[in-house]
Amino acid sequence: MIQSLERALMILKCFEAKEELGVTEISKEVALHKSTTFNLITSLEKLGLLEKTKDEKKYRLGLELFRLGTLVNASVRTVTRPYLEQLSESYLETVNLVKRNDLDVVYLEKLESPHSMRIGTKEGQQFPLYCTAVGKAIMATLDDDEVMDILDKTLFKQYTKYTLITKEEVMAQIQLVRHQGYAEDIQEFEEGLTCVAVAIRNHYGKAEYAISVSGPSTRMKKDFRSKISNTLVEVSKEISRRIGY
Amino acid sequence: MIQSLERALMILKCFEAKEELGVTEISKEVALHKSTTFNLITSLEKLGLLEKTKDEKKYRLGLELFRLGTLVNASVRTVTRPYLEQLSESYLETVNLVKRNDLDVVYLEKLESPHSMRIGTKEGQQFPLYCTAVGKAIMATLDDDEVMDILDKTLFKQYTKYTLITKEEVMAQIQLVRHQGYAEDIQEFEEGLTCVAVAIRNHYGKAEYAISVSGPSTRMKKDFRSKISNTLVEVSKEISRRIGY
DNA sequence: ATACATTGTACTATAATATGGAATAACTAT
DNA sequence: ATAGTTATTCCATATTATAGTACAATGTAT
Repeated sequence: MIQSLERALMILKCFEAKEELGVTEISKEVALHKSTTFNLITSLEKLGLLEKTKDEKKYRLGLELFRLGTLVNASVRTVTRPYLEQLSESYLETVNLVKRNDLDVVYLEKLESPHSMRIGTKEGQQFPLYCTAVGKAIMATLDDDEVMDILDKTLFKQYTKYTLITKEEVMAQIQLVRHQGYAEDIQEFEEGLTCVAVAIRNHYGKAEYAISVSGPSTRMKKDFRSKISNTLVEVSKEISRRIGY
Repeated sequence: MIQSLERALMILKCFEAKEELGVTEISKEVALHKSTTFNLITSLEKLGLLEKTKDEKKYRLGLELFRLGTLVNASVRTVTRPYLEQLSESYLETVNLVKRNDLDVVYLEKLESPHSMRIGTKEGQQFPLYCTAVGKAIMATLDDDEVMDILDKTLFKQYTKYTLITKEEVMAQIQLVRHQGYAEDIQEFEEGLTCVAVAIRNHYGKAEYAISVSGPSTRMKKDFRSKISNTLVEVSKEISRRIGY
């Protein structure tokens, strides 16, 4: 493991918590000598991964990082986009594309509902597999031992009174998802938020990605969810095919 | 300048051209020894900046890069977003937020027109200052010598028959933009594409950002553009204020 | 107005690190 | 079966990043 690279990334990650930081501030945060930190920061700036603020006193994340970020999984996102737009138009709720990241899912693409009642998540944010519809949809495509592996490593947290917080409960849900062909999250992660999801399978049958439709539980009644899940299953097949799996 | 960092970024940039690459392929591209490249790649993978493809044979950009990318200029994008949505609803054309990057502008945020006739640009792409409305809007807020600096370094290219390809022509346009308070690009960059833009000023009066409305020249007639520019000027003031300039 | 912190930045010797050579192992293609 | 790829490991060496010290430029408190 290249030390300076690891340290450089530690520095970049400091900006998750705060948008602008100075040299000393960063050096304390990453527990490195001020001059080492300064050296790393200067290099990061020359490379465009950091930039100085207009007053020259602090640093923030640079455009090069943004540009590289837009290239990540570009083809999957491009292929999926029109289907998400179609789903958004059909159901007028928020639609998402996520990718598994170890024990979590990361939101890759998101089209907000045109309704005023919005959902707070943004692209780049991540949430646990076990308490999201997308997460359960992805896990359902894996082998039982892989799922157990995940759940063994998972730190369960009772987000709402509906959150499943034991391996057994989640495992039972996974079975249901496999049977149904789609997953639901009815207020398991956030009170009043309901979500329907399907996995996008690769040619091993496993899923790295999933798509979902989410909205306030008041609108996401059973028959509406049923319509959505039917469409999602079809769309998932289409996307899987298009991605070349 | 930390060598391994510089080299690591060279490797990441290889993925601008191709989404998936192997070790040897990359080592040739960056002109480094295969084992050095391997070492760098392995570290990048452990850090989540690269990931192995499912078949374990190639590498692609990793989720960590995506996550960091979403944090770049987050506050500006968050503040601007609702205004862009409002503009999109009002005029039903594509709206953009860009940031200056040396001689170019980078698209930070983009809401596609609901019309079927779409514009090909995506977030993260960059285009020259001199032949875009957003670029001219930004330059118009700078001092004359700063603009000359930019134009001296610029390599002009005749994208269309309307493209301005001399410093003098562009300078004259800049004067017009300053007088009008907004900038236009009428098929200067792409045949049939017209764009109206205003700069977002910081508290030095200079602009790092700009917003624009763009659409097919057939729809972007003079009186329509005039309506748009009036709104843009107002919106720009609002955003500048909200950003805290 | 003066002294005291605290900031960012420059320089340098040293030790630790990344480097690239050589060699091997795992695949592909012929 | 064989040759030519590929990815990967190991290791000695020299280069490189490191952290200590020092300083200058701010900002803050007295």
